[in-house]
This record gives sequence, structure tokens and C-alpha cells, in this order.
Amino acid sequence: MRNSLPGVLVTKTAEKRSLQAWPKAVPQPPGRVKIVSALKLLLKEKEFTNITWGEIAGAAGVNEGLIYKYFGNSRNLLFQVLKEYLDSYLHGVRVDVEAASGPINKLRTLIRCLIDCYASDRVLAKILLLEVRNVPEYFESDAYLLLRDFSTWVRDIIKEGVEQGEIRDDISPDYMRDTILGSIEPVCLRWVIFHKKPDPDQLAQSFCTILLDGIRKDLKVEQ
Amino acid sequence: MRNSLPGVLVTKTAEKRSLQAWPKAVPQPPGRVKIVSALKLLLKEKEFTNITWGEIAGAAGVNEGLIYKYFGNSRNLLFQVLKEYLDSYLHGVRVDVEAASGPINKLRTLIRCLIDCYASDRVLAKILLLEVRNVPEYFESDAYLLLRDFSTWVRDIIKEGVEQGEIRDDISPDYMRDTILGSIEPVCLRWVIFHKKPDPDQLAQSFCTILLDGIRKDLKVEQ
Amino acid sequence: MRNSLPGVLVTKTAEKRSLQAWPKAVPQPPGRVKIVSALKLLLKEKEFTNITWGEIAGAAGVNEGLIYKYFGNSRNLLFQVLKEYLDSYLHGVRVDVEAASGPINKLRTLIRCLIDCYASDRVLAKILLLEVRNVPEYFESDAYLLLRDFSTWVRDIIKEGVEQGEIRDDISPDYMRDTILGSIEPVCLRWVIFHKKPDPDQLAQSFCTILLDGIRKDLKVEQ
Amino acid sequence: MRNSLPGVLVTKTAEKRSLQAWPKAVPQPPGRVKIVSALKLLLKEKEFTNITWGEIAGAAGVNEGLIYKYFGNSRNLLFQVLKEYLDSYLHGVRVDVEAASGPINKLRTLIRCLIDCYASDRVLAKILLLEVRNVPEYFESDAYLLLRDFSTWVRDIIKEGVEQGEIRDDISPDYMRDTILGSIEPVCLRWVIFHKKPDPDQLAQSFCTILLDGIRKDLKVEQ
DNA sequence: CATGAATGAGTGTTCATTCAT
DNA sequence: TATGAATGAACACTCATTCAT
Repeated sequence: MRNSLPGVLVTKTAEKRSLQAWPKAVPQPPGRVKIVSALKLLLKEKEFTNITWGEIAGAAGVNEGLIYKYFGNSRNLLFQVLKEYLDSYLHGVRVDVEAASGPINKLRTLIRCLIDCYASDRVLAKILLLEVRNVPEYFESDAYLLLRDFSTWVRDIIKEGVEQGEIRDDISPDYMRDTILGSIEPVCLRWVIFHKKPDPDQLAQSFCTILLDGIRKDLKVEQ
Repeated sequence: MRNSLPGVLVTKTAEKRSLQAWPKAVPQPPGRVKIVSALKLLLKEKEFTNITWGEIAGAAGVNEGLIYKYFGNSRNLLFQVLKEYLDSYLHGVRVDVEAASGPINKLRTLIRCLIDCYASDRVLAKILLLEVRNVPEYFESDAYLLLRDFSTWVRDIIKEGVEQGEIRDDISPDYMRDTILGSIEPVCLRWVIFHKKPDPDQLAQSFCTILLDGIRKDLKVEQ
Repeated sequence: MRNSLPGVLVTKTAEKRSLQAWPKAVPQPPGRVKIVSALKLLLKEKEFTNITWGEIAGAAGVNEGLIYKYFGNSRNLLFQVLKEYLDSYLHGVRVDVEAASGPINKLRTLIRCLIDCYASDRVLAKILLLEVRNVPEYFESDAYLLLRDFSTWVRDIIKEGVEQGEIRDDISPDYMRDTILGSIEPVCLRWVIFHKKPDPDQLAQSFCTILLDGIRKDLKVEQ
Repeated sequence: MRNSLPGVLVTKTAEKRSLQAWPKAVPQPPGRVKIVSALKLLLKEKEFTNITWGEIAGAAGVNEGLIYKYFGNSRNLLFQVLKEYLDSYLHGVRVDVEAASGPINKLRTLIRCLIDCYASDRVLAKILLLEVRNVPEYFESDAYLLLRDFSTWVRDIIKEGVEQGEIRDDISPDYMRDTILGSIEPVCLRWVIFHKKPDPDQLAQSFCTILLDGIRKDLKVEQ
């Protein structure tokens, strides 16, 4: 796995990652960059709900009004930060997954990558699993769109597996995708909430076994 | 599914309650009862975060100060409501599950019951999956304790299955429990968020197949 | 003419005025009364737009939040003040006008009373002619309703005059009413704006002559 | 009615302008022109009070700072727009009125023209009757001067009528002028506020009758 | 047991204004 | 001549909380 960014300098690395298709460098105004970085920092210590514009502005060394200027309201700011995180992580996941051979292995890699993502960045997990979900506007945000695309892409991997005969065809790929992606969330959520972090290796292993092979004992790989 | 409890007078332990209706147990002061009912009502229409003490008091036909008197802060009130919901639902689930024969069938029933619970009461799902999770105090509340007990009880069912040879023994029962319980949540969360509700029958069927038998095609029940 | 109130103690006098139909005394909470009085006072010195909640609260010796509690937003407060003014003035006008004999004399009295109202209370004039008109919500306020009723009542006087043969029947009573009521406004507005106050007697005289007899020289009262 | 002026390049005096188009007179900097036009546009949709510099700048495709550079504060900008409107309308009115024969006919034409002006341009009416009046600085603006001159000119027409024996001499021409000009305003104001527009012909007719002949029935033109 | 009245402290937001380039 | 960036100061509004009755 790559994508282990400092969490603050995301934009720079984003440039590096996308060697091709680098349209114009989008020269973000310094104030805006400072604001986003400041929020990322603060999120490591506090709940988003308890962070005030004053704190953000203070941490960024910037005027409060500037937040409004660039983001309009505090939620947009959060969505923007989330988007930057996703931009940087999801691309890495895609690359890694596609490097695997065959749908089942791809899913195995996917599970592993997702767990790593959540494990490597508590802030991302917190935003994604805790902060944005009860905000209706989130589901119209760019960040959410990114995730929808990602989710579709996962479903297509499963479809591929069904067509190639590796994955069962008696259940809708959508349901399988939902179960796989969904089962990881609550477990990672618990890390976030209780500030614990179990061994990702072992966890990934368990997930893969259960989801790919089921929990029943008397099942065996044919051959 | 049964679980038809008074809904308001549910402070005693599940055991005692289940014996019989017990009409006049703890004579909750009428104001307190009105407040709890009012919040339940309001939760059907609004997000908890956007509900003010004033609204609750208004809906309950009660003075604002009274909420403060009984619950100290608004979160305690929410936890109380949640506890009442859980009290009424979880007991029903336990009874249904224990009626099934054999661990695998118990899990099947469990999955089915949970989906039914979420599906039958949007408010419960909303509170549980959306509102309380980012509130640290929740994890010290009675409601959370109830869920911990429930969760332990599920793990014991799995353990039983392992001992009886029905369930695989190469994965920790805790992980299996987490995967099963966890995978249901995000899917139900989506109902709540997008105001949709897919067919519980089909969904339960899919979940059972995936979680019990895995998604790989070339797996077969031995024998 | 009566209705020359201190401008602050309106509610008390209102009680006195309406000897009959005094339903329940409506015991306004003291804080609310203080707020309204404070605004009335401030309006003598400043434009409403430039008055902040802080100033009002300060002048009333009351907390800012209380304004919100009672009036919801600052405009409602203004409308409420206006309503109290109108309540106290319009009733007096009606009584005086109805005491006159015959429609033409009633109109004469009306014109005279209106000019007196505007002249005797700069604050009323300011609110009515300057502050509320560009606020769309005003036209749904109670204060506006009061004026509509008044306006209808004036039209009925004119109608009466038409029926009795005192007033011409070749022009719609509505138009006549609008011209009469309307022509007074801009002149009084000028008093407000330029802090001048010409002789009400002479002004009333001119208005009556023009509006009742026209400006053409070669017109004569028949007989 | 004519008055079809460029609408943007109208800074010179009415006299000079009317001679011919005069294409390049004062070469207004393009940014300034764009700003003024943008505000005119915005005023068609929003209340001036609710228009921000940001919106104006946005609509003009210009930087916010530029407005500040040219107009210092937003009110000056409004006054400038108003002046341009008045420049273009008032001249037309003067020409039309002076073409009429005899003072009474001139007044008749005046009333008709004013109603037409208000009716044909909601924005002008809005600014004049709603937006500028509660702004003290307005009464020192060029726009206000223009109106003062116009008002004086109307009074002179009336004076002329008095001297020629067409208009009564027992009321001050100033009062008559005020009543005539003033009575039109509130009626037109109502169009603006309620987005209605009654028939100008009928309205003008009513106004003329009332103001010139009075509302009393038993008045007759002598002779 | 319940209420009416009042408070205090904070928050997001607004926007005119400035200035270096 | 025009712009991008940033600022400062205020302001309306919110609401949990308190307390005398």
C-alpha cells in the first residue's frame, strides 16, 4: 500500500500522483490552503461539531470571514477536507486493487486496503463514519460523489467475478458489494470511537475468510 | 415478531417485565412521560440535532424547565428514549432467536429479526445509527449497556455453534459476531438516510447466504 | 382631538379607551413591555435600521435573548410597536370622524385628524412612512391589517357620500379614497425627513379645499 | 412619450443631451459602466437593501474593490443609478408638458406623464419611492437636486395658472403642487409593492378630475 | 409537580473596506 | 485601470440553563 500522506500536505502529493492529466495546477490561494490544513489538524483532537470558526481561523492564522468567503458555511469546509482525503486515498486503493489478479483476489486486496485506510488515518475515518452522515447536504457533496463512483467500481469487480464464474450468481452483485463494504465500517468505527486499533492483518484475514467463504464449517473449496 | 410493550413504562429489567404487564410499577410523573413521548414524536419528523428544548416542551405541552429537571441535558433524554426502544425490541428478538433450533438457524433468525427491527421503526434506526454515535457520553449510557449485553449474547450463540461443530473454528467468534451485526447496519442506515425501504425478506435472504456461505461460487455444503 | 399619548404608556391608555369589550387585560410580561417601550424611545433618536438588539436590550434593561423570545425577529418588534401606535390613534380618529355630520364634513374631519396624528407623533410617522414599507413581511402583519380596515372604512364614508348625493359618482370611491389618503402622506413624510412641521391648521385647510373643491378657479358651489 | 436615452452615458445636462446622441462625450471607464448596468439589472429582481457589493461585482464581472474605488459606498452607486434614470425620464416629461396649451392642460399632461413614468419602469419607482427615502444622504445627492428643480418648475406652471386666472388664488401654489405630486406617489407605490399595475389611462383620468375639479358633486364649471 | 420569566454566553455569518500588485 | 486576497468589526439569533413562585 502507498497513500500514507502526512494528512496535511495532501495537495502537493496529489499533484505528484496524477502525473498525467494535470490541467492547470489550480493555484489554491494561500489562505484557503491554510484553512483546510488547520481544520485537518483540529480534527485530530476535537469533534467537528465542537470546532468553531474562531478556532479554525485562529489555527490557520487567518480571519474568520475568509472561511465564509471560501466555503460559505462550515459544512462545506468539512466536505472539502473529506474530498481531499478521499482524492488522495481512493486513487491508491484503485491502483492496488487493479494490480491483483482475478476478481476474488481483487476483493481480498480491496478489503485489505480499506482497513488500512481507516487504520492509517483516524481523521478520515471520523469524518466519514461519524461527522458527515447526519448532514443531509453531504449526500449532494463532491465527496459523496467520489464515494458513489468508487462503490460502482467495486460492484463492477464483483460483476466481473460473476461472469468469470468465480463468484456466485444467485445473489445480486449490489447486495454483495453492500455487505462487503458495509461490514468493514462498523468495526472501524469502533476503533475511532474507542481509540483502539486492532491488528489490521488479522482483521483483514478474518473479513476475507468470512465474506468470501462464509462462516459455516462444513463448506469446502471444491476441486 | 411480537414485542408489544407499553412503550413508556419500561424501566425495569427485561426479565421482570417479560413475565407480565405489571401495570403500575414505577409511577412515572406525568410530565416526564409527556416529554419522552413528545421527543419520540418529534424524532419522526426532524433530526435530533435540530430539535430544541423549546420544541420538545411545546410538543409535550410542558414547561422547558421541566425537561431540565428530569433529564439534566438533552442527550440524557435521547438516551432514555433509545433505552425504551431497545427494551421493547431486543427482548422480542431474543425470544424469537432462542426459539430456533441450532446455532446456524439462530443466526439466520437473528439476522432476519434485526432487519425487521430497523425496518419497522425508522426512529429507532435513526437514533441508533445516526444520532448517538458521535456522542461520547452515549457509551456510558444504560442504552449502550443493553446493546453490549445483547452483543455478548450473540457471541455466545456463535461460540455454541463452534463447539457443536456447526461453525468454523479458525476465526474468533468476536470477529464473526462483529461482521454479522456490523454488515447489517450500513445497509439499514441507507434506508434511514434516503427514506427508502427495500424488501426485508430478500435482504435477509441475501445476508444469510453471504454471511453463512460466503460469496465464492465453488463452495459447497459438504456431505 | 384626543389621542395625544405619551407614546410609551399606550397599553394603559388603551385599556381606558376601550371601556367596553375588555376581555382579559392581557397581562403582558414586564420584560416584553420594557422592550417595546425601549424601542419607542430609541426611535425618537435613531433610524430603526441603525438600532441593534443590543441597544434595545440595553435601553430596556433586559437580556438580548428576551427580544428573540417575545418577537422572534427585529421586524416583528417594529410591527408590534406600530400596531400599538395605530391601536391608540386610529380609534380616536374614528370617533372624531363619526361625530361629524355628513360625509363631506366627515372627510374634512378625517383629513384634519390624520394630519394631526402625523404631526403629533414623529415616531409613528417615521415608522409608517419610512421604515416598514420596504419590508415585504409588513404587509402580512397585524399592523397592516389595522390600516386596511381603516382604509375600507374611509371608502365606505365616501360611498355613503355618493349615495347621499354629496359626492360625485363619476369616479370610483376607491380612487377618491386613495387620492385623499395618499396625498397627505408625502407631505407629512417631508416633515419627518426634514424635521420641519408646518401649521397643521393651514395645511388641513388647503388639503380640504383642493381635494373637495379642486384647484380650478372657475368652479363654484352650486346653490 | 419619448425619452429613449442611451441609459448609461447620461452624465451631461439634459439640455445638451437632447440635441443629439453625442457618442463619446465623457469616456466613462468601462468598469464603472459595467457596475452601474449591473446594479440596474439586479434591481429588477431584488431589493436594493439585499444586494451586496459581491453580487454587484459578480454581475458586473468586475472586482469588488472597483466599486469602492468609483463610488465609495453603495449608496452613492444607487444615487448614481437614480440620477441616470431621472435624467432620462424627467426631460421627456418636461418636453411633453410644455407642448400642452394652458396651465390646466399642462397639469393634466404632467399627471399623465408621471403615472406613465412610474408605470413603465418599476425599478425607477422602487428606488424613488422605497429605497432612497430613508437614507439621509439622498437629500444631498445630485438626483435629489434634479427632483427639486423639477418640483420648482411644476410650481411655476401653477403660478402661471394663477396669474392667468385659470387656477384658484386662495391656496399657496406650493401646497397645490405638493398635493398634486404627492397624491400620485402612494398609489404608484402600491403597484411597486404588490406587483400590480392598474390601467394608467383610467387612473390619470381620475386623478385629473379629483385634483382639478374636487370630489364634491355640486360643483360646476362656471360659464 | 410544574410554570413563567428571564438570562448569558456563544455562534455562524455578513459585508464594507483596504491594499499590494 | 483593475484584481485577488484578506481583514475587522459587528450583528442577529440560538438555546441551554436558572430560579422564584
